[in-house]
Amino acid sequence: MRLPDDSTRELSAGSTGIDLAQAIGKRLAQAAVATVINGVESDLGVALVDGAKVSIITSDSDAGRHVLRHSTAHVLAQSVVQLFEGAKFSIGPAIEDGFYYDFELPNNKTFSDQDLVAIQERMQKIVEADQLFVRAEMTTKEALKIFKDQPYKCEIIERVTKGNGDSSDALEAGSADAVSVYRNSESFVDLCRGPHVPSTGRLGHFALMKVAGAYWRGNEKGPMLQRIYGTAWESKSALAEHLHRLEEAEKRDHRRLAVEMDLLSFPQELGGGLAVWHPKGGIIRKLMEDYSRERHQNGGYKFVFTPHLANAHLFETSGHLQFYKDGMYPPMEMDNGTYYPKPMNCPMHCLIYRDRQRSYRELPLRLFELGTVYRYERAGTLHGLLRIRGFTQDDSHIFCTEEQMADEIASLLDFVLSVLRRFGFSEFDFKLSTRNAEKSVGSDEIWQRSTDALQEALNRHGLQYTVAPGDAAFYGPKIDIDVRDAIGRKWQLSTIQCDFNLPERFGLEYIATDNARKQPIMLHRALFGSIERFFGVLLEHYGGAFPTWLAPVQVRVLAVASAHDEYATKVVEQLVACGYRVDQLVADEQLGKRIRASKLERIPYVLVVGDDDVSNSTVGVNPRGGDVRRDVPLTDFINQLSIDVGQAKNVS
RNA sequence: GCCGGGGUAGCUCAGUGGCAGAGCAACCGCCUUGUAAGCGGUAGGUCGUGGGUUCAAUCCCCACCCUCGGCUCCA
Repeated sequence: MRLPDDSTRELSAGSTGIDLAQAIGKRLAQAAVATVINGVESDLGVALVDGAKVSIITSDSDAGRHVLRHSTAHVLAQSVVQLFEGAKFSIGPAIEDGFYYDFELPNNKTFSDQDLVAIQERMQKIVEADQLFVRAEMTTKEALKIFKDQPYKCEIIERVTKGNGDSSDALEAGSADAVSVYRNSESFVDLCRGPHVPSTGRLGHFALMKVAGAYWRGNEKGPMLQRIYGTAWESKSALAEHLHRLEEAEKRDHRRLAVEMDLLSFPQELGGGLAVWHPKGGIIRKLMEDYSRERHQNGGYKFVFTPHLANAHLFETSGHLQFYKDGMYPPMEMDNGTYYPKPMNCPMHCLIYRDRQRSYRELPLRLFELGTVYRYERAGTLHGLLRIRGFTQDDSHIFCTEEQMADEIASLLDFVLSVLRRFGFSEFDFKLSTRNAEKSVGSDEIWQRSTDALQEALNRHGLQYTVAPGDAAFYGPKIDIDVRDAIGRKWQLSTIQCDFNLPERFGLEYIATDNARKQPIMLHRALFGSIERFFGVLLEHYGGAFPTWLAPVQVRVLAVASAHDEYATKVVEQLVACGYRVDQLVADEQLGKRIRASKLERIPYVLVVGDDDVSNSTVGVNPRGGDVRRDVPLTDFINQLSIDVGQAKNVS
């Protein structure tokens, strides 16, 4: 056998992966869950071929956890089939952090939370029973016989063997040549490609998380199945850590923090997906907008403003009524026509462009607007600030010549990254979405040229990116930028899109150097995406502890006792005069209690002033996440504050 | 839109077919505090909205609104 480090090892004929692992070491054998033989993932019990390149998959690797999770999904299915007479099981893959399995219960029954408890207990029993995972390969006919009571399995088998299988089917069944199944007991067998752990005793560090409805094969028109989600790990501690991470993530849920910190709310009277901003959230939003405006001012953008409503004709011209009517708020019938709330700003920016003849000398023309739009997101999809019906885009449309496109995109990338960094993001993922031939307009050449321009811009910056074939908008290719937040989650924020559809539809032109009329390219781009969404992501990123430059209250001054309140007020006044957001809690309660309250508000600096400070013009500085310093001259503190705010660094 | 949970005081939540509850917050006193919860008191509710069943509904039923977890969707 050849091992991953290119060393070789002799084993007797017929040896398996587990034999190899044992030969290498006891601990490896304990951690082994599967093998890779000549690049193919296989069960540990599979006999190795002479001269094969073999590696062992251990349970603490991504591939190993994937095997654990997939195997645990089988245990879940067996448990459900045992507990619910007549249950049909469909698919049960491993997913990030866990697995799920989809079921159909007789008489449209559904699982309750109590059911989950019972199912989980039964699963533990199956684990204790240490059932073997026994692989068998068979013909379609045999498989159809085994699963004759399982219509979803039969559907998968038929699709795979007819060569119509997709990637999720392949995971379940294998290939057209041979259908594989794994048997755990007399009564339970599941269709599966594998590999699996040798026996259920290797599992056990799992938890069922939730039950949800899910469409069979993701088809909205198809039957709805009952999906059970679970998480599974290689050890008790890994499971505990995962559950702890979930708790931590929940603590920074922006919807919860928005309430706790009195930033904004979603009054029921307003209707779903519509928010009102409270003073504290409003300050932060204003700072974000001020910063955005300043950067656009310096970046050669022209500021424009457009109304929230438009005559239906506009959206007929733009094509939105044709393609996205369902996503628009319903029309208002007026005496002089039909009006819609705008779902996008671009058509209006096109009108500004078209208002008069344009020369190549004006291009690139960069129009910028913090434009509020309304989209009728389906009721079930709303999610706090992250999916909302009324929101404001930091929207810009850049009209340029084809020749300018590549440079413009390259400088846009710089602009985007520099703005995102200012808000504390440092890790980015780039995605290039290319044409979907069935759902797109425009010539091959223009698609090619604009895709090249995007690609060139990414390459020029030396950025790694993934290509998402067919993910482009119908009107042109795009680059989407995901950021990673403080706890490693990915959020899609910024987007840069090429558009040659709207210029066509609106008949946009410019007079070129040769006096010919030409059509400009339009670039759509948003850095925040939507202010609301970006704010929500920021809130989760910082866990509410906004950097000082964004914090609603930057400094709070506390007097040790009432006698010092007057001095505290003077300190407040001095800081306010320097332009900082400062307040004071008078000494009518215990100092400790006031400090605690201020800490819970995540105020960057709490200043405590007492006798010594009154006499020496000093303050005690209690910074968020840092150590208390006594007797700091007020002037020194102001210096420190100005550095902190100027550098936008987070004091946490 | 679909499947399943939920909506009770400002917040977090308990509870019952028969007078509506706690903690925190708020307000009022006392305490005058040196770095994360001092003590006492007061007030606060159409139990999401509308209909139905019942002698009686916050509780049971129906519809709608809002919300949460998913699915689908996301110009």
